[in-house]
This record gives sequence, structure tokens and C-alpha cells, in this order.
Amino acid sequence: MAISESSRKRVTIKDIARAAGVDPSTVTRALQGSERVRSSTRERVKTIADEMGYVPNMAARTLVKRSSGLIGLVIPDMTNPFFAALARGMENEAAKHDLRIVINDTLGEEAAEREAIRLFLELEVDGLLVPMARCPQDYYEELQTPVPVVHINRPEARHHVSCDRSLGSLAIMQHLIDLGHRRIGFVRGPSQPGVEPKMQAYRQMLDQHGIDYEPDWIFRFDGTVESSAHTADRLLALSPMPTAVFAWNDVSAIGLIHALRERGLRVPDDISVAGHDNIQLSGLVTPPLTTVAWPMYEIGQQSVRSLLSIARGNTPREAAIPAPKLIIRASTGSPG
Amino acid sequence: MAISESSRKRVTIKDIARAAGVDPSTVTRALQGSERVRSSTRERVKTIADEMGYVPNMAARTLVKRSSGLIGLVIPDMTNPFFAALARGMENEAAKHDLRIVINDTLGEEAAEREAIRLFLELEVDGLLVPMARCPQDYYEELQTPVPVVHINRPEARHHVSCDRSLGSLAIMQHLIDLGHRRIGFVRGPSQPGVEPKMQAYRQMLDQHGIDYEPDWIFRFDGTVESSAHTADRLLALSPMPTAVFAWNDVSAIGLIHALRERGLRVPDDISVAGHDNIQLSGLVTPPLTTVAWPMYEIGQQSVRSLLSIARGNTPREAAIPAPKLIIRASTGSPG
DNA sequence: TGCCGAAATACAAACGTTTGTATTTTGCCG
DNA sequence: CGGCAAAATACAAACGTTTGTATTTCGGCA
Repeated sequence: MAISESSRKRVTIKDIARAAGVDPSTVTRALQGSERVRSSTRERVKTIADEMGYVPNMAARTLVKRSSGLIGLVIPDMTNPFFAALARGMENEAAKHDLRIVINDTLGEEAAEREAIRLFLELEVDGLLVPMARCPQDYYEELQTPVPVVHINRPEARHHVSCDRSLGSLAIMQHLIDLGHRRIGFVRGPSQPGVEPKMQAYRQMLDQHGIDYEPDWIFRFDGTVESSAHTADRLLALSPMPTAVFAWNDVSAIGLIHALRERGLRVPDDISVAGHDNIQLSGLVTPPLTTVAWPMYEIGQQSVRSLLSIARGNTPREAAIPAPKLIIRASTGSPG
Repeated sequence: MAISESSRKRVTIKDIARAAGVDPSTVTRALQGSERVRSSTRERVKTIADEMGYVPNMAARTLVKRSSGLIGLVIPDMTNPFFAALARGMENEAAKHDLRIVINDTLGEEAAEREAIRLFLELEVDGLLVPMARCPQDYYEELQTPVPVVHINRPEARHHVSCDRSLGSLAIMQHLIDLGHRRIGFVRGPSQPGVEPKMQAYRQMLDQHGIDYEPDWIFRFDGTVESSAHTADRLLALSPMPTAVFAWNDVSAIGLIHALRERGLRVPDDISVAGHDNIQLSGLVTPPLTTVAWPMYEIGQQSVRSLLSIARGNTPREAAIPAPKLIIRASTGSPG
């Protein structure tokens, strides 16, 4: 059920045309600053439009131009500051090209993602930006959108902008190993895309240093205090106990640190903990968290650029994206 | 500069009409499930539309219906989990009425807020939801939108859904005073709307308990580690030192706790700290934070309901919104 | 068989812009 | 002052859908 239409009628180009004593087409051209209309007329029309409080009707414009000037951004989780930074990079770049970003939140649900894509297609967006899609790649292959789609961090997609997703995790693992750790646990989250590459990097680094992979060293975090507590208990029950833990994101790392400290362990003296994402709070907790920062803003910008070059029929050149940056703080140290 | 139009032409209602051997108007009605078309035709048309991969053109529909089925949500700061919960409540309620939410992030900038409103008006949204607007109320008064606007937490607005904004702060202050605190500091953030009511509640409670307001007990937090450190230093320099601090949000509270602990103070033994917002991490830090939770989800739902009744010409009845909830954790205790 | 009313469908106009083409106006030169 | 090109403006069609009205089709009954 749609909302009923409003009472006060909106000012249209025709109204302005009448008021200015010119043709609607002249009004359009005047408002667009076309050279084809005399500058005096142009100014007059603009003034009148202003006075009458003209607001262009995008539906009409989109209809004839077959392009809305919008870019659809499908966000899996608004809560994640990760995506917020991404969105800002996109908005910044889009603005340079007179494009606007509209966002739809999917709560990380596959059905909602499809719904969002559909909404955007109906809206006739000029492009789609899809960070960490939930739907399988096949879905997008078959989709046959009439508009370009750029995925973020989905290397298997046809068009994508991705920071090598294991780089950050490799850096963290390297850091821990450099510190002398050999028994390193891993806290993983729900099976979102984005966890896997970190797991892989984790295992790869273990391999490289001849450390056996222990399934017992893998823990799960579901966002609750209880799961942090459970992980801490399990850690304490292990013998020998891991001397370091790499958590797939900062929230889980901070939660774990709390649970460990509650149980009398000192971080990093008894056990090191590293996170991933560099959220604002990661520097504000005790102890400040060693983590890795992604250049999300830059990725956002680059993805809009890619979108544009695809739309122009070029294959976008490989993006020059800065590498993720290891941020060493006080939550990691040499093993006791 | 807009993106060039795509190559493959989209399927329109006319195409379906031709394929099905009926008139476009029949196709429309069939797709809408109108009773005016024979059920056999209806099914046939729907099947054909499906097979041809029909995607409705919203611009055309909006043009004739003068209503887009969209609700514009102007978000000041996507990073704030506060707004994420709000948005979800809105989406949930909107979906019940076949309305969709589109989001625009303003980074808390006044100019961006105006831009967002403009975009939404061009999009011909059916309503606007504006949580914690940056632009002054006058701006909205004069705006004369042809669509209803519901503000969130702006009681001075014509239509608004607000939790009494001081309730939470009053509860926190009451809690601290009940614990026996008399010297209570306040950490404020940048001068966003939303800080003031908390400040007021703070002073009101001091007044009520005959405690003098000390300008020295007001501190500022700007999101950096340094400002937390600075606040801690200033606190330590005071004598007598406050025994408790009420911070305007959880991030600033957590940052402060860290800085205090770094300086050898124990929380809550030496000093209590309370926050506001109940972000996910507030329960996961050491010590877990005493804070106050807002029913954001419910407020989101309610604001959509209000929007709808305004659109129908009713004045929305006062919303029944649950009160903010005091969450007592371990960061507060009786003064040493 | 012919007619009636209802059901099903077709017709046509409208929504507000844009844009290619046609027409008018303007300024200028001979 | 007539004529001409260029500049300025007007005209008209189109975008894809919806919706009120007109037309056709149909089943049933006299």
C-alpha cells in the first residue's frame, strides 16, 4: 500500500515556462546551462525556477534519459565500520562525477540482497556496487544486469576491486611468528564470506613455518559475551596452551581479551591477541589492540572509478590500492 | 556526467503485451493481480513476463502514480550502531506496507543533509525520516516538503518520534548518585545535537541533589586516544578528584577507562565510569560498561507508522515507546 | 436465434522531461 | 532596406507505465 499523494502540487517545468513566457524546452536548456539559450533568458528562467521552488522530477528525467544518475550500494551490515568507510570513499568519488549513492542494507541476508538488487534495477541505477556479496557468484553471472556490477573483495567476480584479502592476515600472522609464537589460535566468526581468506592465510602461515594445524585451536565467536567466555575457557583447558590468538575481527578480539583477563590471564604477557579491521575503539581499549587496517576509503573510490570505466566500455585497469597496514599496539608481545 | 546507457534493451510491458497478444493495459492489470482480467490470461501474462525477465520501470510508474513507494532515510553517521538499529526497525515496518527504505549518509554535515533531502525529493519519496537532523528546525519549517517528514529525537519538530532524551541520562545519574557519588564529571562530545539533553540531565540531577555544578568537571572527547589521555590527566590533576564520570557515549567512556587504567587508576574502585548507547562492545571490554540502552529498533518502527498516519491525514497518536533501559555492569561502583 | 448484461479486453490520454528538428528572430553586410 | 546566416526559440515526439472509458466478447435466457 503506497502513501497517498500530497496535496500541494509540485512546480513543473511547464509552470516555469508559462511564468517566463517561453517554451518548456527552453526552460530545460536554461536550467542545464546550455549555450543554446541566450544568457539573459537563462538567468531569468533560473531565477523564476528558484522563486517558484522548482524541484526536478527525477522520474521523468530518468524515463527519457534512461539513466538515473544513481549508483546502488548493497551493504551487508551497516553496523560494520568497515562498510561505513567504504561507502564514504564511494560517495566522495561519485560526487566528482555527478552521481549519487543510494544504500540498501541487507542485514547480510541472501534474500534481502536479491531484493536490494531488484530495487536498484527498478530504480534504473547506472551501476551496482556490491561489497562482500552473500549471493553466490552464479547468481550474478546469470543475472545479466543491464548495468555494470562491481564487486568488492570478490576476486572471482568478473569486475571487482579487491585488496588481496589474505595480505592483512598474513601480516598479522607474520608479526606473531616474528615475535616467537608457535602455538597460535584462531577465532573465527559466523561463516560470512570474508572469514575464509583469513582462515586460509592462517593455515598457510602455519604451513610455511612448519607448524601443525590443530583443529582444537580454532574457536568461534558469535558476538555474545558467552562465546568469548567459552573461547577463553577452552583456551585455558588446552595444554600446552596457545601463546597467541588471531581473531578475525576487532570486536571478537576485544571480547576475548576481556574474557581472558577476567580469568586472570595477562595480555600480552601470558597470551597475545591480535584483531583485524582497526575499528575506532581498537586503540581505546586496554590493552590497545594490534590489528590491521584496510584502505576501505580508497577501495570505495576505486570501485566507483572501475564502474565508470566499465560503463564506458573499457576494461578497468588494475586498481592501485594501498596494501593493508599492520598496526602494532600493546596486545601482542613475545611469548612468556 | 552520467554513465552511458546499456546495450541490451530492457523488456517493457509493451514487449510482453506483444508476446501475449494482448494490450499493455491488460498486462499491467495482470501483473498487479487485478480481478478485471481473466485468471487464465493473468497467469499466461505472468509466465511470459517471467520468462522474458521483465523488470518494472520504476521511473515510469512513479511518473504516473506520483509516488515512488520509497521512504528516504537521512543518516548522519552510518558508523554509529545507534542508527543501524534504527534503520532496521524502519525497514522492518516499511516492508509490511510495501515500502522501501533508501538511505543517504550525510557524515553529519549540514550541507550533505540538505543535499540528501533534495535527492529524496527529486526521487519523489513518499516520506522522509530524519534522525537527529543537523539542519536547524527552521530549515525544515520553511522547506514545505510535499511529503511528510518525521524527525527522530527532535521534540521541537512538528512530527517526531522521540524517546525522552534525558530519561537515559537521568537514570545513569540517579544510579551514580544512588551509589553514593557526589563529585561526578561529564565527558561531552563534539557539539552534535544529542549532547545537549544529556548535559542538561546531568546538571538537573546535580541540582536536585544540591551538588554544585563545576565547569572543571566537564571534559571533551573528540574520538582520539589523545583526548582520552588529556581527560584522564585533567581528572588526576583535580583535587578532590571526581569519583565518577558520566560519558556521553560508550566509545568515549571506554576510551576514558583505558586512559585511567594506564595511569594506574582502578575502575570502578578508584573511579566509576558510565557510558551511553550500549554498543555491542560495551559488554565485551574490561570492565564491562555500565550504560543505557535505547529502544532504537522500536523507535524506527514507530517512526514509519507515524509517517503513514500523517500521510493519511491523521495526526499520529503519541507513540508508545519503551523507556531507555539502564544496564548496570562492572564499570560503576560505590566511591572508594 | 437474438438480445442483454456482465465480464474481458482494447483504446487513449496522461505523468514531466529531454532532444532532434523546424521555425522565428536577430544582427549584420552589401 | 533586402537578404542571409547565425542565434534563439518553439514544436513535437518519445520514454514506460497507469487508469478511466469505450469497445468487444461471452454465456445465458427468453
